[in-house]
Amino acid sequence: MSGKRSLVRSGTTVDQMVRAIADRIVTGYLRPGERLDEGSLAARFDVSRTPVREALGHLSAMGLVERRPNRGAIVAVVTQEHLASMFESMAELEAICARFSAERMTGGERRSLEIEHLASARLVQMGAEEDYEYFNTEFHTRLYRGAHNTHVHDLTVMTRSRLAPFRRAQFMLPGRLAKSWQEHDVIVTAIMRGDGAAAGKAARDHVSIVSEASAVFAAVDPVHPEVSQSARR
Amino acid sequence: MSGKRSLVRSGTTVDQMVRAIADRIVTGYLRPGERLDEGSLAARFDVSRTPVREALGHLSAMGLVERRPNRGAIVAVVTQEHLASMFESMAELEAICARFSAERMTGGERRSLEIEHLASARLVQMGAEEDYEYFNTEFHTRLYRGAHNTHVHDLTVMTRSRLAPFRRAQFMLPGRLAKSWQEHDVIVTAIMRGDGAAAGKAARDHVSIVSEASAVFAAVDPVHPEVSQSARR
DNA sequence: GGCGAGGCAAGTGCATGCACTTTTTGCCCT
DNA sequence: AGGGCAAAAAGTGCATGCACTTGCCTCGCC
Repeated sequence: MSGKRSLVRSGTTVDQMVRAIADRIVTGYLRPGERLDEGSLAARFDVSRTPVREALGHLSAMGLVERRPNRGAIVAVVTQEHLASMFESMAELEAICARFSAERMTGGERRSLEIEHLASARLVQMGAEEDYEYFNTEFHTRLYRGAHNTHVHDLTVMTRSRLAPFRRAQFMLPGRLAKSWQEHDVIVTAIMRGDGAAAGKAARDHVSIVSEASAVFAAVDPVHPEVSQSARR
Repeated sequence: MSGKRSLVRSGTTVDQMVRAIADRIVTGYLRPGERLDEGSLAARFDVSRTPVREALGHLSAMGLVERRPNRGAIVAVVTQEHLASMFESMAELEAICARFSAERMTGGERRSLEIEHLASARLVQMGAEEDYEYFNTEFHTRLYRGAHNTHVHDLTVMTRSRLAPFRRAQFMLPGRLAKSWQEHDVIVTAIMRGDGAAAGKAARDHVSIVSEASAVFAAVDPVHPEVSQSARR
């Protein structure tokens, strides 16, 4: 994963690091509260501290890491309250996307959405959780794009990425797969009908249910005994 | 406005620059497409290029500046389409905030919202555009906070700041002041009633109207004929 | 006279070094 | 023995320097 790419001055070095670090946070490889020390990261990516700092700047602006002046950076710690607020936002954003999608999707978009959705039923039957999760991501991405609003798209993708660490286990709840598909079905049906209000409501409900499912794991999740309260001062 | 304070290593140096530059962009002092050369900025703020780069990183992540690898940074150029998408997002976000505010504001919040709103009627009578604009910002900020959802709050504030350059002239349209107040009034009334749906709709309409008003100026505002010179030296 | 190659200047990307701040560790005093 | 206290260690913040890239300009060639 690291590689000794230092030959090309492509200018994307920092971006690669941002993606790499973001990925580790999003996939849970790096836990909230974990220290991100510039020196170690520099060594890990085989660059100097300068690009590392820049990458941390980006990540901080993205909200994935928290930077304390003169005290280093840590993987962003989200309180239960903030987490709840993000899930709620996500539900609203998805509702907007679904509503707009119902009103604006092109014929082609509607068609491929329905086709993929119907195809995914097989994944449910087979209980292919991994594959279904991939499809699920695709499905939602289609809604974001179908809204034909770049800014809403960006806000939604951004929020989703910040929630990613807390959603990983959502399909491990028994029966969640089939229920997820049925919820998708309601959304798709509403979109095909062009019924924005219904699509929005269905999408909001869908996310709300996911958020409740995830909340279980979020509560159980603390691997760290007591990262929660950091000593201030 | 440079200031030669470099005594304190407070760690907020970069943040100050971010705010300063963001402010210049947001207030239109720096025009879209304008070049942001690291050396000049470094000289202007009397620091080295390193913190400038970091600040530009932040701003880029915020979407206020655009960074081309090896080719420097420019003030973000927003297309008409993207601008429209941001205004539309803003309307939706404000609708969410208003809806949540109607459902969740505390008694104190409702009361002070109404009081301030009623007080602002005098500004309208007096035609105090400047003061009303300040109040207007306050008013909307109250809605964002009243939603009791930090993430929605953040998204909304962020979107508003990116739209700021395009809203400056909104109250220069004749009669806009009074109309704005009336629209606020509808929102406040709905919130006091606890009617989320009505508050949301009213807020969405309010922003939509502002966006149409601003669109006029946005059209007049094409990129960079040349920068108005107020930068001394 | 136009067109492409080479070189020059401007400017970005990153490494390194030093100053300063925070944190830790060992020590002294009560 | 325990609780500060001070000095060192660790780590961040910024300046500086150099390599590389890009854009422009000039000069040779067609």
